[in-house]
Amino acid sequence: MEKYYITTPIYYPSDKLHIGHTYCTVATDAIARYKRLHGFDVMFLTGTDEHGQKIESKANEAGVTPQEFVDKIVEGERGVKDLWKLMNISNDRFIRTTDDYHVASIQKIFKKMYEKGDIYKGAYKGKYCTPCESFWTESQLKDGCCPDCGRPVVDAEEEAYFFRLSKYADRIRDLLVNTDFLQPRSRVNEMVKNFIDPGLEDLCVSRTSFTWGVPVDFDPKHVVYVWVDALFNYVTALGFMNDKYDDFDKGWWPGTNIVGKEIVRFHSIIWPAMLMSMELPLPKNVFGHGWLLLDGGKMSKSKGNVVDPYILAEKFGVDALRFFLLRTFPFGSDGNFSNEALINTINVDLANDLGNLVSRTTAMVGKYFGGTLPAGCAAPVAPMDCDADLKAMAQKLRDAYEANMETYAPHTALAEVFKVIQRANKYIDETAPWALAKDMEANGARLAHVLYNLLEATRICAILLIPFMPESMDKLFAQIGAAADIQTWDSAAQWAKLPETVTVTKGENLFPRIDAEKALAELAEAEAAAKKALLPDVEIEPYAEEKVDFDTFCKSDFRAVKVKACEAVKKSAKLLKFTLDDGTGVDRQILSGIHAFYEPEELVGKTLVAIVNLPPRKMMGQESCGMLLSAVHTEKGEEKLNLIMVDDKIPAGAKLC
RNA sequence: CGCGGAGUAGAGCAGUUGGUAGCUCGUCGGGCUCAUAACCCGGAGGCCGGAGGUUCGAGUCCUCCCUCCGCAACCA
Repeated sequence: MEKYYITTPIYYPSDKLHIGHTYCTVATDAIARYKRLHGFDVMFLTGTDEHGQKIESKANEAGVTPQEFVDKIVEGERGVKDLWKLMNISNDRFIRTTDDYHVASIQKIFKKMYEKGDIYKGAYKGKYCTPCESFWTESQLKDGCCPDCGRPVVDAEEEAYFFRLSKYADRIRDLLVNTDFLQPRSRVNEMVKNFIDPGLEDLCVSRTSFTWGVPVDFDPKHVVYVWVDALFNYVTALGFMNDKYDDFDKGWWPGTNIVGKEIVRFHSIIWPAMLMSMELPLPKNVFGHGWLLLDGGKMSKSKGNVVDPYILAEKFGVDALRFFLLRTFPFGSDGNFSNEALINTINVDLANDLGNLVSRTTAMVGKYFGGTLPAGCAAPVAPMDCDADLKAMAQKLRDAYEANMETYAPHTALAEVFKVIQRANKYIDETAPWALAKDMEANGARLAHVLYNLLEATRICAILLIPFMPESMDKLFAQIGAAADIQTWDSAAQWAKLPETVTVTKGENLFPRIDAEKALAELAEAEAAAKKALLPDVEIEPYAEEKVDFDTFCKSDFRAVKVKACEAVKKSAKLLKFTLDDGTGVDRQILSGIHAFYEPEELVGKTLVAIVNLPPRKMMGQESCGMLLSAVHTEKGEEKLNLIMVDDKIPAGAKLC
């Protein structure tokens, strides 16, 4: 069997993954599943890129070690691995750049390039901001000052290792311009004009400013630049320069790297250059896909418009989400994501066209033939043009689909499939089975043939949809009675594979229609809740800038008071009326707007603190003489309040000072 | 003049090597009733961002301009 190796990028687990990562992984998964269906021996790799300064500082902020930090995001609940499991991703392997074998391999690779002379020790010259302890390049500066803090920078240099990228510039140019290494073709111009034409400079491949990375084993104060560490995952995961696996030697490399457009530069210039240095074969292809945009702009944490794949998958189903992502957006270009588009695609393609086709076909086989078609139904009976048309379209479908899948155009491949599904729906109209059914004696054979054709067209489409919606297609095959041996790639180009006396089962709706208005409202709610979860756990009021003098402070008369009685004020949602013992022998009445936080009965007998020399004030027609003190803060964006309750052994009227 | 992408019916998008402008949704009208109020047919709706140019002929090639987005820091 021919080997086929395909990878996603390894994702950077500095945060939870979002719909964009899901898009990339789902697309790669569909291609991997397509190749398996097609008879290839497939190896599908994904993973996480866990080193680097950003993760180190994020971990510091969270008060955990970098390893603990990434462990939680990768292995933890609703983490990276959970997400891929939910999305039904069929990866054979998952690499983490913190895996021991990978780290050891990177050290060997780095050393080998060093010994060869392609990595050399030099000085990194740049602008240094002393307070921020950060290096910046000339172009990063803002008005000649540090872009972070705005303070002046100084010339500085730092010992660092460099990779002789310049040495490979000509070969890289040739690779990009004269081969189809980088796809889609439109990305080539961008790379050549932006990076190769201005001249490739040697690349700084070590850092000393932080420690969370692969140490350079022969010079341990340096860590390997994360991109060197990250890019070689594609071969270390096969066992290159390690003993964990031996698939590299078994011929799994080279493979295909699917990447996002923002990292095309690293994959089309630095990656092949380093492979050239290591004298390894280059990837067969690097494909740079587009981004999902929101409202025409990119999604980002800072804009707060990140779409959570968990919410969508749980609400609409994993297969529906997978399908939507690949059906709607041309893989090579950017696409506008919206919940409306998602619901629309589900309703139109999956519910109305495909789901309904299966539903009406199986229903008719059940209604007119008790669920089992009669022998002989595969042979033409009273043929019409539309019979041949449907059959021809279905038989040609696999080739058109294949051509598009091979050129990374899943959206077009799916469009081809849906043309046939629409043709089948039209076929029902043209043949009018319900009319045939009125005279079974005369037309029963024709009717059986029509329904058989429908099942066949459906079967062929379903095979080609397996890579996109594996679970749903299993259910579909069960409903139309297609066994495993006629769910194959070969059988997708062959008509009349379904047994004539097939028994169908009208099961659950494969793709229920979605009430768009209701779903959108619920989504908005879920997204609001998710946003809320991101809010800080506890927020406190900012501290007052202004000073208060001691005399002013002393004018406030704070006293311990005991609650003799407490009741809600009629017609008021918030107010509680307190009857208090303030030690004077005369009851004091105070109103306080805290009913949202306390029920009156739980406060009776408590010892509280009140300021008693505020001027009396009327609320809801009742007089309030003073104010009870509370501590307030904000939790998850919600205001919280706690009355100050003090030790009950403090007598009523005791002054606080 | 840093680089790239995009500007095509109300919305979202296709338009390969230049030859009478298409798809989905929406909208209007009709048909059907097997089916998930689904399906099928038809109509309306676009001086293809603007201006020039090449050509017998340009959405498609060339030049200039306008608008939007992205990249130039480790955001798929």
